[in-house]
Amino acid sequence: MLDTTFDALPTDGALRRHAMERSGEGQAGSGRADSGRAGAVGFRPLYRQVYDTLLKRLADAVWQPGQVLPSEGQLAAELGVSQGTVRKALDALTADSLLVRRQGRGTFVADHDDKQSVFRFLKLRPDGDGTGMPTSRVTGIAEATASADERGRLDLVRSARVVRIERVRAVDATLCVVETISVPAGLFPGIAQIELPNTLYSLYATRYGITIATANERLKAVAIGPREAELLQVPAGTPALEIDRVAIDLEERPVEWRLSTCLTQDIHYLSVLR
Amino acid sequence: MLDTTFDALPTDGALRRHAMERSGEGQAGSGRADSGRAGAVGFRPLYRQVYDTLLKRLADAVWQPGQVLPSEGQLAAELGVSQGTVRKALDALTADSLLVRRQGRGTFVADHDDKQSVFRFLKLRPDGDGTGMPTSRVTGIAEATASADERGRLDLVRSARVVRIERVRAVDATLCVVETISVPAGLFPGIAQIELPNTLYSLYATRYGITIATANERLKAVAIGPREAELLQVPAGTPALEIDRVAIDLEERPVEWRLSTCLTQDIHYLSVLR
DNA sequence: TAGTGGTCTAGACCACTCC
DNA sequence: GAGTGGTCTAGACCACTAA
Repeated sequence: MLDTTFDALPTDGALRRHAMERSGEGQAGSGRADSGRAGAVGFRPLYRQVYDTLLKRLADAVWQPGQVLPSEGQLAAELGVSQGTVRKALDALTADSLLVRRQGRGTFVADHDDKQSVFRFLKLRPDGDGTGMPTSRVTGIAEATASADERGRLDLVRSARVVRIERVRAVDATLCVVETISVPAGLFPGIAQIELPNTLYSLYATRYGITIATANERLKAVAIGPREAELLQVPAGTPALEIDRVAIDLEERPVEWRLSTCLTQDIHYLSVLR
Repeated sequence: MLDTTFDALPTDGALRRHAMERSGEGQAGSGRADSGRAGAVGFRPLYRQVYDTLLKRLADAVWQPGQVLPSEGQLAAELGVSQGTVRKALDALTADSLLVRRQGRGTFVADHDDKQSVFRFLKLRPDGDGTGMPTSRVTGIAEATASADERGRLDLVRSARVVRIERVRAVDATLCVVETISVPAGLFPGIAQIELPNTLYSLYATRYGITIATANERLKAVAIGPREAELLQVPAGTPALEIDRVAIDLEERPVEWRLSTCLTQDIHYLSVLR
């Protein structure tokens, strides 16, 4: 069914799970390949399969960030489902921040680089007014064998190699963050030799085809260490906010570990609970 | 239209905005009362009006937490719209955590007291395993004239009265939080005389008809003050996570200010970014 | 077995954008 | 005016729950 490759216009009914099995003619072709409706096992709705199909194409970078997708009608015809079903899948992908829909224009691949998306994974905001736009300066970059922490966070084997990036960041020109970023060297070949942009996640997407889908952050209050104190020019022991982030990609792999130490004299971490 | 009171079965077509105006017969009755479709002003979809109508009923506590709503079909008939439109409104309310839908059973008003909802506004988790269930002990409660901070957070006038609650909390039996909660005295009459439950928000809902819809939290790392240090039995100056929360109700009023000071030796604040 | 929410379809029309 | 996403409807059937 939807798990297989697609012809331009598959045989009518190839995906009509409910409709076909109704009259007992549902066994033709790949009629009940993957959803296992016959037994008591999980039922997978059609729009979910469309979702997974489109997700895979996004993961495989079939469409680039910022690019427009085919229209709802075209996708529906190609996949052999109704427009409403495609719409439900597209809406879900939009809710997951992977697509952006614009009435009258089309459906686009979300771009980590645009103004709105910068703050999707950056929750540090200035206390006062200010835009909160971040800047960065790399203070060190090196490849090494993964530490125990890195292996645990990134789900790596014992001898795996990682690239470590240390940088300091400012919010509205106020220097306040030092962070160490670890990524598996195998996933990001040559990253140690590149001029790194301010928004790493757009680099991951465009150069390495790795799209960050979610990130889990664990926050603690700590006394700042000597290295961070020196870089941020404050006394060692100053209270600081430590953000321990693991970023997950579309294939649900942990692909980046980031440990940020933040001074919160003039900024705060914003969390909106719904 | 939907802004007025409802008859059991309103005149057919009362809400058919698109359908009626199509053939030029759309002026009958309250045909274009509130959406102003004629001009260039905002277009309000039907399901949005249904959403607002149901939201108002929830705010007015027409249905109590945990209670079941009428079925989709009944609501559709009552409001004079299609079942699909009602469904879209119900889905949106569910996405906003105000309703819970259970296939085969019905649609229920979300209950702040049940197991899942406890953690909607509590992001502190144990570092290790543990369930993270919180407990509380009130250490002080008093009514007073609102301070400048309280007036700012709760949008109060100069002479307004507030009730302040101080309590300590434990996560998995580890004492780690002291918090000061301020609420407008006028909104919560008699709250200073009640035995306070562990989950305050269910009390707000059931006793005062105030449903918390969202909360904005600002996090900082601070050196713990003497009062908090004494209550938590740690040295003054220990780094602590300070959570400054303003809770907003269904009518978008700020109704509670809560300042929590948390020791993060054995717990962390969990933030999931999507 | 009846009733509920969940899925899927088909078709019409509306709002918006761009040529 | 053509093309896109957005809304709304009507009706069928599926999955789940409880009596």
